[in-house]
Amino acid sequence: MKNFFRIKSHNNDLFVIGNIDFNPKKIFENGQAFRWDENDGKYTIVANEYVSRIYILNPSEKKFFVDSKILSKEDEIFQIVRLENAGSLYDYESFWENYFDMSRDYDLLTQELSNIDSNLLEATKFGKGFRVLKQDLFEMIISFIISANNNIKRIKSSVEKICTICKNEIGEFDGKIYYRFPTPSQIAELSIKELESTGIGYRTEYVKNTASKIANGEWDIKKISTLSYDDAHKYLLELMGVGPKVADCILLFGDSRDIAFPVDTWVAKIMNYFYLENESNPKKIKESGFKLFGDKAGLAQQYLFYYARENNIGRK
DNA sequence: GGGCAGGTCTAAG
DNA sequence: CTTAGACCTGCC
Repeated sequence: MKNFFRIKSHNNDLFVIGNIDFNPKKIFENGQAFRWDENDGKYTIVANEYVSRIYILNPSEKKFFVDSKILSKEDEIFQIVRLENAGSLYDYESFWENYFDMSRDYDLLTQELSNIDSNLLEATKFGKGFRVLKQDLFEMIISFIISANNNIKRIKSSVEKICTICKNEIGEFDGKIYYRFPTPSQIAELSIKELESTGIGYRTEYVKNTASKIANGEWDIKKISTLSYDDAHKYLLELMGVGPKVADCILLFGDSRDIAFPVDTWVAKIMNYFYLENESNPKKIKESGFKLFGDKAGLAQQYLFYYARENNIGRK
């Protein structure tokens, strides 16, 4: 088995090393995650009970590690800074390896997508460095309920406010305190007023209702990973605020379902631009996605989404 | 200052 | 089962 890149430690820093298919901008700015912040090319990320700052090393820093023979000269390297109170080093390393989907070879995956047609060749070339993050299922459910008919800036802001209100403190970094995502019962116990103060508007009822159903066991979140894709999708639709598109996002980012094919405005635009003729029915667009991309529909969707949005394909 | 944002809910045919 | 309309809110 080919050795893909891994996370290794040096002093208090972690390094993503190897033959890298890893671009923080493309990973975080495609709308799959909401708990991150960019500053001067450095991305501070919160996931589960961890906080990290990730960025591309500059050439002089790179030289240091080349000299110390950790890397060969051809390797590109990225750095993840390990914050204090981050838990044991082993847990920390393995957590981020899983989060960044390190065990998959994206060079190979994008090659396979490129073989499907020239559109995907172009889209995967454009999105090179993207990876599908593996995130917490409950966090994805709440975050993507909030995402409906919303914009990414406000989604990020609202999610952050919910975390701040619930106060599950992880630790302090650069003068800022970071909180982990709340539990279902914590959100269920928030008052209407508290939830509305996060700016989620009419989605307040959806978030509260869904969190309550999960907290009291009326809806079993553990079942999702045991169900087939179709059944898991159907089961998610029982939650208030979860429609077909949101359910697919939850399955793609929160349960590693590569087949999930979220049809949003951008995917609808680019599917019409590349493959269809004025098809507006999301269900039919999704069926075309399955037909064209098979079990890699979700991955294809991500590259197409990013390509469409960044290039403003099909703008009115 | 009206329109838009990674859609969903509801009511009605 | 498919299809209009309404919909919080904050930034462009």
